[in-house]
Amino acid sequence: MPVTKVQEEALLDQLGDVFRRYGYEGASLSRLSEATGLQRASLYHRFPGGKEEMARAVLNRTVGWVVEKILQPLGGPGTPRERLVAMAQRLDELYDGGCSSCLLDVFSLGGRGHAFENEVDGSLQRWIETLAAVAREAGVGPDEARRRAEDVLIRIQGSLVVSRGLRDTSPFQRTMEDLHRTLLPELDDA
Amino acid sequence: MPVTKVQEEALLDQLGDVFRRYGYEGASLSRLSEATGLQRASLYHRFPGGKEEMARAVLNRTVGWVVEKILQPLGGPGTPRERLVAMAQRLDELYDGGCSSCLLDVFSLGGRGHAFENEVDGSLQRWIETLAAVAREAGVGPDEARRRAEDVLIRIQGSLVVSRGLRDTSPFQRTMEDLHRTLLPELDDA
DNA sequence: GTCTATAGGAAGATAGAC
DNA sequence: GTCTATCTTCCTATAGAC
Repeated sequence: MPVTKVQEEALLDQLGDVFRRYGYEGASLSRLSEATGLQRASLYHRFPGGKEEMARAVLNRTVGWVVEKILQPLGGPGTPRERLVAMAQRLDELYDGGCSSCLLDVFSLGGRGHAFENEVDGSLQRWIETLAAVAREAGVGPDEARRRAEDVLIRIQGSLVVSRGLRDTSPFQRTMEDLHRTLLPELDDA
Repeated sequence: MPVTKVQEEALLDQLGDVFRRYGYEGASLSRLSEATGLQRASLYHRFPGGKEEMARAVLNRTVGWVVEKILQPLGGPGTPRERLVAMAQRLDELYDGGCSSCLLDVFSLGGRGHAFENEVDGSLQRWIETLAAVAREAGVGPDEARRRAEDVLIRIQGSLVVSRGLRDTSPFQRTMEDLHRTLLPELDDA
């Protein structure tokens, strides 16, 4: 019986859970095998490139999800504020309410020359650029828009790290609630 | 010849570089050995508890540095703004201008039950509480002071992650430059 | 206190039966 | 497509000479 698309996506989700939780180095074949219910050899059948190919598949899938569910809507209909609030809701899904680490964070370890340098860099750049475009659309100058967009990513990543360290998701939750004010404080509802 | 204090501290610095760069799981004995110039067996002579004891020694040393150079000065003389600017300067040292990851970040991977949970949590809590005390001293209410203190840690951690991912330290640099505005925007020099 | 040598096991990866 | 069995490499850790 051929592997359905649903099964394939469930598999990537299970692999992703392990990478997010333990990082790339900590995600051993044993853990990946246990999480998926597949033996090592079965994983190699699906991913001949081994662990790195699994990680890359997980990363591609996640980046695709972000583009579709977050970046494209940011350039879509609705007021800038509405689109930012929608982004925060999607981020809450993506990071499981703050319980899950960001792949861009855990895959950026390993120093210069690590396997995912370009993918991480590119994804962050695209995300920042998309946010900056929203700010510019709302009348913010280009340099300031870029700074604020970086600030949004800084707060997302930082709130995940702090929530993980404190074992308390409230810093993430709070950060999501006023993410829109980080990019566009002038549209405040004060 | 006995090991001098200077040599001991240099050793911890070299070990710390590896842990910060590769994370706990990625910091293999081979890498630790290479970075220190000591053979595996020599490292075990100094740290009978193996890798975990090395990591713990590095973490304790770093936390000690932070307490002495950052947290104590935050409760010391000078205006709140001066003390926050001094903190930012020390952070620039600690994180090598944004090139170095935070141990509290890399040691918080591994999911619930990892080896450094309590140390990471405790260090973050103490840091946040110390910052909140500065905000309260400047007249900020206790709940708001706590929120802003968490925001400071969020920005520190987030700017390190984003700088690492983008391979560009400017997000960290910019964040350090107006860290004081995150805690005390009312003292702004606008 | 540092070294060489090595034990013992877990890591990533492959072969081949079903 | 999944499995058991196996290979090789690397890992953590230890023994014992100097």
